[in-house]
Amino acid sequence: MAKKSVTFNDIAKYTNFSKTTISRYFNNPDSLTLENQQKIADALVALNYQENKVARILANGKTEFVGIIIPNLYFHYYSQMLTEILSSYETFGYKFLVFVGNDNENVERQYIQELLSYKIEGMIILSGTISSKELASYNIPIVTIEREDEYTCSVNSDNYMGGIQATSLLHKSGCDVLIHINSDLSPKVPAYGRIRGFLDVCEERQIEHELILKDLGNTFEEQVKQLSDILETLESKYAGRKKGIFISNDTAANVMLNLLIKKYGSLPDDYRLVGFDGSPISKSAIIPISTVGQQIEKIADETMKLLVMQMDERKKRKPVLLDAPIHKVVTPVLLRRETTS
Amino acid sequence: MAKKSVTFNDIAKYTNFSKTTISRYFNNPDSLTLENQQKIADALVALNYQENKVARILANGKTEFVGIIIPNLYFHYYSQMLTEILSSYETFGYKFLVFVGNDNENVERQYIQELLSYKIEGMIILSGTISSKELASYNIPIVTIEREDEYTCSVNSDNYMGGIQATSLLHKSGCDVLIHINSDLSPKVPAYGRIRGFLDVCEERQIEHELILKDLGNTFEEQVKQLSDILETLESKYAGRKKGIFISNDTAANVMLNLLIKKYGSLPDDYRLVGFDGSPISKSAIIPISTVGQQIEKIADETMKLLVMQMDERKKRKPVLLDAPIHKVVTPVLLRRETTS
DNA sequence: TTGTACGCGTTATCAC
DNA sequence: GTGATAACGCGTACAA
Repeated sequence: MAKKSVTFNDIAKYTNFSKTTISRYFNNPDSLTLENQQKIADALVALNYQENKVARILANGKTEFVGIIIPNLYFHYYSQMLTEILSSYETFGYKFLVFVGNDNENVERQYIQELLSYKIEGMIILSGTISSKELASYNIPIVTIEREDEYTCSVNSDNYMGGIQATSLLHKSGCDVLIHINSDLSPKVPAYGRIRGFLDVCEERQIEHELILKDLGNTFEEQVKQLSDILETLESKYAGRKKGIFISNDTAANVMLNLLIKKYGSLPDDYRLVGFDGSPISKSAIIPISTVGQQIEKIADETMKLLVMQMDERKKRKPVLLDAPIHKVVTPVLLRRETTS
Repeated sequence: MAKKSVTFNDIAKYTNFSKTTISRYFNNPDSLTLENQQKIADALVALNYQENKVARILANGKTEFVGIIIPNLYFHYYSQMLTEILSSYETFGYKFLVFVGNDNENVERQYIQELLSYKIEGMIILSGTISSKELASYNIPIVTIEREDEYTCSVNSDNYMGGIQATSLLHKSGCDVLIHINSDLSPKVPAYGRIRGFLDVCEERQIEHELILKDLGNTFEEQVKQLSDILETLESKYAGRKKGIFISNDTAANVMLNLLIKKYGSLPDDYRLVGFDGSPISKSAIIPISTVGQQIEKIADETMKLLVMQMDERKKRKPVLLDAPIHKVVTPVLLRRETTS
């Protein structure tokens, strides 16, 4: 606290107005004469006044803070989503307090407490460790993205549609056997829809298929190991067949692609590949990878709209709270590239 | 403002203590008897008390807020840096207000005003649009990372050393002509050191070399176009020679690698390649790319230490401000991989 | 060990 | 169109 800052009081003394008038200059300038507006404006520069929104918060209760808990920024999906959310400042004016959760439930719980203590007006949760039931119990506006969302408002990609698109594309590319590689997801998370989409298409069109549900690990090396093993199995099991592989994310799809190219020098004719997400890696891979592109900008936008709606409602004299959570769905976009042509 | 929240006053009434005692329970619990501590603790749960740090800020002036302005999160370098900075919450307890600048000077200036109005205790600036002179004039603790830093404290990679490492590696790999591709940087930005390092090694060892300073563009497609052109030129200009290419970032290095592989089926023996950054792409490329790895965790750590030091100083009764900015340098780590072997 | 009284910098309410 | 005064919730001398 080096030098104390200039306050409304100082400006009031300097201009011979009252604090009230100074406040009005900021919040309702039209109620002052143009002449007096100018006087105050001059005083502001003369004294080098610096707003203090903290004091304003205490006085009117509106922090314009939104808390974000995101699992990591390592995946392009998350960093891009965070970018889009932060950019909404231009539209809505909310400031963001960001925490990286690293999938630790108790740590994230502590983050939420910290956020609440700063009187955030709402929260955006991308991490999946804390149940939506518990989240809802905090009793503040919340939107979750792409995670279990039974008790919270949410915005998700239409994963089921994405699964259908990817699977259909592989089928249309002339594959006789389709393989879907994914983590062993709970049916409660939206991404499970990708598995359902895959299965529904295969069963409806009576396509031979295999579902490989397995955690590929968190490091590049683990992924290489796991996918090598899987590839080896597929090679012997489906020798001579045209194999269509639908992998649940582009990073893993790229690893698989590189394994194939290292082995055969190029993508063999009896392999077709589709990823998921639409990350930059899918485009910059040695052969551009077909993928299901998530509309991150749109998801972020819907998220903010849904959150702002709830936050606005709370500011009314008689807030009408939602009787049931709203779930929005954003359709992904199939990106056909060279691994399916 | 649905239901007003529980305050020290409510707890005081409930427990028959004064507000002061409740305050002390939080800030200096040892000054209460264990018995009374328990009484208050019980009241806290009974009333479901929720801290209000905003009020505390107004009373004691310490926000524990740090502002961050980062150009984007598209580059892995930035998102990783942000992750590491945010993670320092565990160590230092500072909360972060994050803005994405998108290289727009006036927008970033507006962000800074907003940050100041929330009484942030310090700022971390990764974007380079606003001069360090102007930043310094805000008169609050600042650390800049990897940008022009004449008037601000900063933490940077040892770019010069990185340039030397990359260039030497190419030379040791038996290349007769070395090429460095970079943007047309100002000598004031730390990254210019890479160019100096390249030139110094080449000149000292009398290696034939060429410097290509050119903006590669912001999209993948532009990069492909620019690098194709460059490659074509190099092909004819240095036909038959062993070319060592040092590219200023891994993303571009990966594009160049893919161009070469598409043309020749593999990395030709008369090409060697080194990138910069140590991004995931350098590892997951079709052929793992040698690169100069930036120690992002260490840079983030040094940044926070440097910032906390300044912020702590300001809290003293008689703060001694720095007479000159402190610049810290973190040595990068050469990662030898397959594009130089 | 505990309490009283006031300050932090705004906004809200009610007067004029 | 403008002003006086009381909140807002907590910290902190100073006093007891």
